[in-house]
Amino acid sequence: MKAATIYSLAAELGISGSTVSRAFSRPDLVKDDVRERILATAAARGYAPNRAARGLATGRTGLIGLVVLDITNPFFPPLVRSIEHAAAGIDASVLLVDAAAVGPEDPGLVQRLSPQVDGLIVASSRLPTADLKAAIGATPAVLVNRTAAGLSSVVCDNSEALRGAADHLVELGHRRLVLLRGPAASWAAQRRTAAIRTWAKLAPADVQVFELGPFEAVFESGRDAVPDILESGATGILAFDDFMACGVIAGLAERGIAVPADRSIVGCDDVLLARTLTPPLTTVTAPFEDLGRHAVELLGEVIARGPRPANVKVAGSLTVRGSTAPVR
Amino acid sequence: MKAATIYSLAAELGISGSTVSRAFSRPDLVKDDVRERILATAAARGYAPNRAARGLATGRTGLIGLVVLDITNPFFPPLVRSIEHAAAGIDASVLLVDAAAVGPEDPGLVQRLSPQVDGLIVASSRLPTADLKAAIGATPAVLVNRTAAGLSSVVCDNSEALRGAADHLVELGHRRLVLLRGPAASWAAQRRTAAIRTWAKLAPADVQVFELGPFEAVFESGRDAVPDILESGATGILAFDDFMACGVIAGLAERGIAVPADRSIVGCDDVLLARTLTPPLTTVTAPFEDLGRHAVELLGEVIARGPRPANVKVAGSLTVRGSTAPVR
DNA sequence: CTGAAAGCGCTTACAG
DNA sequence: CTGAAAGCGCTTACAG
Repeated sequence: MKAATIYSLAAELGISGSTVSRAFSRPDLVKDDVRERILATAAARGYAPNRAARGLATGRTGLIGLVVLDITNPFFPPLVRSIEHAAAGIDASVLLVDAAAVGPEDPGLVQRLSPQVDGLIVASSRLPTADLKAAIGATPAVLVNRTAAGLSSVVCDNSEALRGAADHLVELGHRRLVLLRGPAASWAAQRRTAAIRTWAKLAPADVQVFELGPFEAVFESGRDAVPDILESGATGILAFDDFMACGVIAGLAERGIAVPADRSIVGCDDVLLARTLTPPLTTVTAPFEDLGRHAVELLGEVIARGPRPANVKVAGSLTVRGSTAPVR
Repeated sequence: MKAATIYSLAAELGISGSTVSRAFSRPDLVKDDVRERILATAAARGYAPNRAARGLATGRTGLIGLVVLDITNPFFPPLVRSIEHAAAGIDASVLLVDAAAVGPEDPGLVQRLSPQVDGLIVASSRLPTADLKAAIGATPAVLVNRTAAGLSSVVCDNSEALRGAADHLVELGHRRLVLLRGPAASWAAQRRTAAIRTWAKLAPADVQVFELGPFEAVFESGRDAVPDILESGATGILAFDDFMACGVIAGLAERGIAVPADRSIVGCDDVLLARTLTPPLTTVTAPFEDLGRHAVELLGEVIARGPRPANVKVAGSLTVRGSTAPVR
């Protein structure tokens, strides 16, 4: 049995294909009882409008391309979920592209994706701005977790929470802090470093802040940094993200140094890992739900009204758990 | 400037649209020098075939629908990556659906997805078989991590590795083992339980195996199971997955009980978590790459040749790390 | 190897 | 509120 079309339904109901089409695309334009009959027999025949045909006629695909830096980094799955959730709200589906799977810095990726989608959400790209903009071209797009002049973006501003984290360590009696910096090409890493530097300038005179890095945002970076951390004499550690914090805890444990008894550490992002760690990690919680929701909203505006770059900022918040304690 | 089409290119080159079309869809049918001229000006004009139009003409979307149980469960991201990688190899893109985001057991989800894609990969579904088959209907599909009569599937057989894990514990001197069972509706959980039961029947006479559960496959299940684990007197613990193992370690730590000094534990799947844990987890490593590759391969066959249910099985392997040690 | 033409299944101005 | 018709941009039998 062939699949139903607007015409097979129209013939069955003795009406025109136009009307059947309208019952789905502009239901308000169809008389109530007609619309109901159409919908009823459509349901009976298992009919749904053919997406390709609709796409060809309207120039819309109903697809949002979502490019994430590395899907295996636990930061992204909650973001993917919230974007998908928001996309469903505007009747769009998500075409996921894991950039790391194709080569982390491949601009061709975005170019291949563009013609298939109505718009693009690009999360945590580390491409140089010029390359990124060239790759996106005229496709409606919004950036997540990074900005670029002329493009809409939604970012998580952790500056205040991060300064709160530093204050928290100082209140616990820590006087020597060390910051483990994230990847040089990461927008978030730059911001986080800047936030801590700003804080350091206004910190109590007896507080010292060291810096280590930049590091790749992986577990191993944290573990490998442990000798330098120990040498710095710092007792309070601010890691670029939860992953690195986790590595530091592991590296300290290997040397018989306990967290939070001997060292305090705070992460950033609050990925699943942070809660399942022993001890659970004090960290800066990212509002994944808001990030995703705003990204889709913004993208909807860019698609509908063209590129009027908007920049929305949501804020992370400090979540104190078990990896920080009074210095002893 | 309007986007280029086969006709705009054809006009520019003084040839027919058919030939331009063939240069992309059936390049072997076009004379070499003509094809090269077409491809060259296409590149110059930034032309790529319109997917919707192609889809309408061919009945193919070039899209694979991938339904995962819960994208925030670290089991899935590596699977998503490998599927995406394999899909790229057959020039398909991946439409990701996070089932948990819409309601874990929503059969309507698959139905809405079906018309948009050429085929479906459904990972770790917990729908009753009848519902699952009804939801999939006539859409080409392959199941991952579960089987169902009449449907193609690729599963990871951990039976042997799990028995190896039990042997490993026994060799370390453990005589009382406890199995933390996974969710009742999970195919994988049923298989893992069966594997251990089989092993238990042939185990040395002085070895005892207890069972706890079924549990949800989350961190909290593991932690909450700790009192019962302690009461069982078991020193060797086999957790349904890494997540639960991680919870057990946390729960034991809260009570001052150390792993692996006081208890040995083995997980299953070898998600990222397993490696970043302190101590790193002894676990059964899942071959994510193979799972994804076979899933896409099988799906390609179902799409091309119709449903001839095939069942491929890949095997997990025991990876011994720091969470198991001689009983003391 | 190439071209003219029909057809894929919708949407949407236009006319009524 | 409804219908007839054109058009979206491809693919592909068919004819040459």
